[in-house]
This record gives sequence, structure tokens and C-alpha cells, in this order.
Amino acid sequence: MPPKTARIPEPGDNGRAIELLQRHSLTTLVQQELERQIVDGKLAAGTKLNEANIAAELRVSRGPVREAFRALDQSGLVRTEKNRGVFVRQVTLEEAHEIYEVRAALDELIGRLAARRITAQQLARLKDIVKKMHAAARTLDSAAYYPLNIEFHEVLAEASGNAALIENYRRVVNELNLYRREVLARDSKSIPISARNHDDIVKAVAKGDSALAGKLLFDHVIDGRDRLARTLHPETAKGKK
Amino acid sequence: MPPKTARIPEPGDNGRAIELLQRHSLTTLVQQELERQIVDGKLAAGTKLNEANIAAELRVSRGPVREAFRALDQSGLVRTEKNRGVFVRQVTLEEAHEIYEVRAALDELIGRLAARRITAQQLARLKDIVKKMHAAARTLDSAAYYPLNIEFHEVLAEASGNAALIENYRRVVNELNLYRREVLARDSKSIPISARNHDDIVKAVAKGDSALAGKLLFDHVIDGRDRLARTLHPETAKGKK
DNA sequence: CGACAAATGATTGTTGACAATCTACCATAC
DNA sequence: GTATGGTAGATTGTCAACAATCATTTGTCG
Repeated sequence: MPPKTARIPEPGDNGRAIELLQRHSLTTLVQQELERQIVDGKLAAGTKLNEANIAAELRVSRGPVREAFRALDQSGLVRTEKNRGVFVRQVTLEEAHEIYEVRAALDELIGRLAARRITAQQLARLKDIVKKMHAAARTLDSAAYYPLNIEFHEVLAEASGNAALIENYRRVVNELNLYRREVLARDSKSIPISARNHDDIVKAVAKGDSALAGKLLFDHVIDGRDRLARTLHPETAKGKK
Repeated sequence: MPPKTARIPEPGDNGRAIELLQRHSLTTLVQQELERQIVDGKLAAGTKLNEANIAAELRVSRGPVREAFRALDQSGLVRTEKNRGVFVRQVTLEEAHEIYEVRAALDELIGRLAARRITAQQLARLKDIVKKMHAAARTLDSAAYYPLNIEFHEVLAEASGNAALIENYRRVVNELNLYRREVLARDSKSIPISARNHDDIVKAVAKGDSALAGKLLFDHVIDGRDRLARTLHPETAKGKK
């Protein structure tokens, strides 16, 4: 009589690789590739995406490309015009203004939850990132600062322990990248301010002060938005309520 | 050199109807139809969606159906398993718990913004809805109360004046409908509490008290979540922090 | 010379067919 | 009787061809 030979493939198996290959269809691969190129800025905002060309480049037929377009449309990275094609989404100043508010609300929740749930390991990572941030701030090195900023908020989001929140946060940040990309380097003056903000946020989270961490993050995002807006349009910014 | 003959069709045209027909491709129509059926509950959570069957029912080929699936997948209404098909998404208790928190954060922002920007007309609509709510609450008529509740929050969202926020709000609420649908009628006891909440919210918005309106809405959503959770799982709820 | 109209080329929208994969059932061996 | 292996049917993944629509150019008329 054979004993229970229920074979559960242990993780670390090569079954891991098999599973990945099985889950990825051409549609998802095309989607990921296009998303990468858009977020990285290799496909500039407003660029027209030609189905046939992309299909030829990626060596697939138009079907998977079209399906990937629908997914990207829904996630806000491209906009579709019937019989005209799909274009990398242009985010106007007004839209970005609105999206920043949404991000602020999400980040506020991230702060509140992270203050309660963050692990010692995650907190150590944050402190390490902040340390590097101050180094970059001293030389106003925006090229070094920018990825640190991304990473800081990403770690914080993960520390919230809320998968739905993380997902929404990432989508919104992706949309904002479409707006922010072109104007990154211009805003080096505000780096020291931003770096100090992160200091305070880490302290609040470390203390477990949920309300304070939330409020600091909300204000941090809104301040960043307004600094960026002033950098882009110095004349119109001051009168804005 | 292209002569700038930018022809702008004036609004109020009959071009309005034409424009709608021009914008809707089969893919978008299929997407809207499926979304309607899912949110209405005609397609129960977990249902397998057969490409060929749906294509036959809607008298289109499989292509547009597949594209609609990708869009619905990205918006969280269905989940896709490679070579197995797409299924109406099942939202577990834990996921719903998380999504409710995201909704609470979005609603908090809605409250803050609406308190500043709401028009007299919108405020009148809210008061009218609340009046009807109290009528439904007196008889614990959950069938009448539910659509009023939807409408109340929809009007409030529009009053926020933030298109990106409204969009995110609707997506999250759509996801929650997948969870809430099955258990609506059970929770009639908490209707009076919910109705009083709406009273307070309207007052805060009318006063223009941004912070209070936000806090009331946040708590309102979280309270609703917890009441629903207690109704579903009376035993596990009390120990929850 | 400029404006309108028709035709041409390019691109998207849709469809049906083929290939790959999974599910269910049945036969066979122990 | 249970378990293993294989086969048949159904379903999804991908592709290429056809139809519809849009953009551009060319030609004609005023």
C-alpha cells in the first residue's frame, strides 16, 4: 500500500522557473515590455504606438499587442482613440495636480499603517536610504537622489502591509511618472527640503505615531507637488489657493 | 507644411450622438456589458467566462472579447489564468478588509475637497438623498436604502471636483461590490447608524469644515466595513484590533 | 493662387482558422 | 477497487487575412 506520496514541489525548485513560463503569455510579456519602456521614458509622452511596428519588433502578431494595449489603457499609461491608434498618455499640469492629491491620500494611509506595522528590518532600510539621501542632498545630486526617493516610498508602501493599497499606490505613481519625467533635473534646489521631510517621516514611523506619520506624508506629497509646479510655472503658482 | 485647419465641432451639435457611436468599438461595448453584468451580480463571483460563449451571445468574434477581458483584468473585476480562462474575481474577507481601507482614504480626501468646493445644487441633492435615507431607515428597508447609499457617495465624489480621485474611487467601489453583493440584505440593523452618519457628513460639508468632513467619511467607511464583518463572522470579529 | 474633392496609401477593427494546452473520461494493470 | 496511463474533446493562445476607417496627396475648379 503506497504511503501518501502527495508531492508538493518545494520552493526553490526549478518548478519555480516552469511556473513563471507557464504564467506569462505573449500578451503579458508585451504589456510588461511596453510598460517598462514608457515608465523609463524610452517612449515619450504623446508618442503614437503603431501596432504593426511593435508587433514586428517584438516578433509577435498584432493580437497580443492589441490585448496589451487594452491593459495599458486601463492602467492609465496609454490613451486609445478609435481608428486612430494608441498614444503614450500625456498628463497635463491640471491632471497631475489632481493625481498628486490622490497620491497624497494614499501616502497618508501608508504612513498611518506603516507606523503601526513596520518591521525592524524595514525601518533599518529606511534609515539607510535617508542617510544616502542626505549625502546626495549635500551636493544637490538629483540624479542620485531621485532613485532613492522612489525606493524610500516603495519600502514605506510595503511596510503598510496592505496589498490593495500598494497596488493602487504603484498605479498612481506610474501615472505621475508620465508627468514628472521631463522635468526632473530642474528641481534640484528643493532636494534638501525633501530630505529633511524624510527624516521626520522616519522618526514618526519609528515612534509608531500613526497620525503624525500620515500627516507628514500627506504634506510631503503636496509640498513636492507645489514645489514642482512652482519650478515649472513660476508666474502662475503664487496666486493658487 | 500642414495648414492649421483645426476644425473644432461645437458642443450641442448632433455631432454629439455621432461622436458616441464613433468612440465605441466592439471591445469597449463588450467591456461595458460584462462590467455591468458583473457589478449587477448577474455574473456571480467565481464564474468562469467562456470566450466562445460570450462571443456568440454578443454576436461578435473572440477578438474583442479577449481584449475586453484584458481591460477587466486590469481593473480588478476578473482574474486570468493562463490556458485556463478568466473568472469573475473572488474577493476574500482579507482582501475586502484591505480594499475598504483604501476606500476610506479616498473618501477622506473626497470629504475634505467636497467641503471646500461643493455647489449649492450638489448640497441640495445630498440633503434630498439623506431625507429619503431616513425614510428607508425607519422601516429598515435595505432594498431602498442601498441605492441611496451608492448615490450619496457618488454625488459627494463628484463634488470633490477631482477627476482622478473620482476615477480611483469608482474602481475601488466596483471591486468592493464583488464582495458586498452576496451579503447586502443581512445587514439591515445597521441602517439607522449609517443614516445618522450621513447626516453628520452633510452638516460638516455644508459648514465647509474640511478636516471634519474627511474624518467623518473615513470613519464612516471603516465602521461600515467592521459592521459588515461582524455580520458575516460574529465570532471572529470581537477580538480583532 | 487658393480651396474643395476624389483617390490612394496606411492603419486600425474584426473575423475565422490553426496550434498548444488543459480537462475529463476510459481502459488497463496491480 | 484503486491508481496509473493514454486518448478524445473542449478551450485558450496565436496568427494571418479581410474589411472599415482615417490621413495625405493629387487633381480640378473657381
